[in-house]
Amino acid sequence: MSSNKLFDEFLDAKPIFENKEVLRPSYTPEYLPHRDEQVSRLASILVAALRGESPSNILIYGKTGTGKTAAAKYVGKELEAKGEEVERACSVIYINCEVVDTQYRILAQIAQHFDQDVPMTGWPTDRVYEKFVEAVDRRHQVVTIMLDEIDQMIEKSGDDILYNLSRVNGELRRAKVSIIGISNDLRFTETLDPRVKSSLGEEEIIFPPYDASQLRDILEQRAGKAFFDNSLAEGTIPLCAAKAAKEHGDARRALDLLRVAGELAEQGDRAAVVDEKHVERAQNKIEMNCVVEAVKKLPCQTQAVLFATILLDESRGRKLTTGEVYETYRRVCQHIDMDVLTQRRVTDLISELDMLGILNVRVVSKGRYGRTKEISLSVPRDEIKSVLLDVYRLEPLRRFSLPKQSRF
DNA sequence: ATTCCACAGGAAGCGACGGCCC
DNA sequence: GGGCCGTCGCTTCCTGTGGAAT
Repeated sequence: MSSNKLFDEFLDAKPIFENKEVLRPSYTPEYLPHRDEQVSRLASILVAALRGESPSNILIYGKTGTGKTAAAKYVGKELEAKGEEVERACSVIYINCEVVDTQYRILAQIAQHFDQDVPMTGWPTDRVYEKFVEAVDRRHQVVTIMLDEIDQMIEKSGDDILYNLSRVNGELRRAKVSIIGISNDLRFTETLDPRVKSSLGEEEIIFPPYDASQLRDILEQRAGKAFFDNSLAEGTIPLCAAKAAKEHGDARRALDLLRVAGELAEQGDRAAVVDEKHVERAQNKIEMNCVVEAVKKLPCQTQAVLFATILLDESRGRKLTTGEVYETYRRVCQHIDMDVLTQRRVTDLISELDMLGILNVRVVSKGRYGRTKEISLSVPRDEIKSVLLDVYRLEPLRRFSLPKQSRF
């Protein structure tokens, strides 16, 4: 094929996406459908900042994809803008605690926001704290600190940072600080110091999951900007919404589905419209990605068990038993020079794979022939096999095959 | 009705490891 | 820094069991 033809083919295809970024989780829309209540609640609390008072601290709860971060960022942006308008300095600092996950780094981040020079590492924490206080207190202002994924950080580094932040107002002469904590986990305050808990949770806002029709509205709103006119089939958005509603009303999932469906249509099929078939395929693709990630992260022994199951599945073509899997697992381990665990342990590993949805396991009785687990794969065999073969420890298994006598 | 297979899965305990407290 | 505790991954030992075969 000549090279000019090669490109022509793709160039001619009518693009579907006008602006794909709109469908990404990082995008903050200027209106959040079905979040008016939460947004105005936030605004009613934060308005204190515009009067130069410090707003109550807020805790925001909700599962992934319920619009917590988007709502908080949106209100934060509006607050800063309004502050400028009425000449009250309001700063909003957004920190994702999954990335910035220690007391030191959070304080350093805030200090840097106010142009203080703090190295990313090296200083004692109390010196960073002083810099932070100095930076914030340099002028009359209300500083709102948003700590996203706060539950993750508490798990890793404790609640000292929250304690320090919540009492910093006592040291400030000009400025005032308020905190917004955003959490996926409804019960994370249980582990907090009671003092921190009461000061942080002065106000609590809950973001419930979206239902299918709300998800539809969200998708409609974004799709208008993301896609060119008439590039979505009628059933596409409702299907994405319905699928995501089943998964705890996760808007991020709904947007992912729509985006991936669009990509499949545009690149794979070079179709003019995104239809329901693309959504189905998008769902498979997304799920497949999750499974691949899960398999890669499995402990080595569990991967070996899974590999043994795959090999047997290839050669038997029927449901397997614990004994068969264990025997094969032993051979696999010997081939890659790995410790062989006991059968007792391996049955537990098999059960774990079942719980992860990678295997299908049922306990059945074969009468005279004993009681065993009936094991089958619930993921695509060949894809997962090649994923496993890319794992360093399992690499030598590329040249491994079952001994003949066990083929029967 | 009894036997007996091929395991399931509970109990206890062991060693390694990390966090914490004095 | 050393003693203590909880947790994790694992082994050892064990009792229990559904139902085809007898």
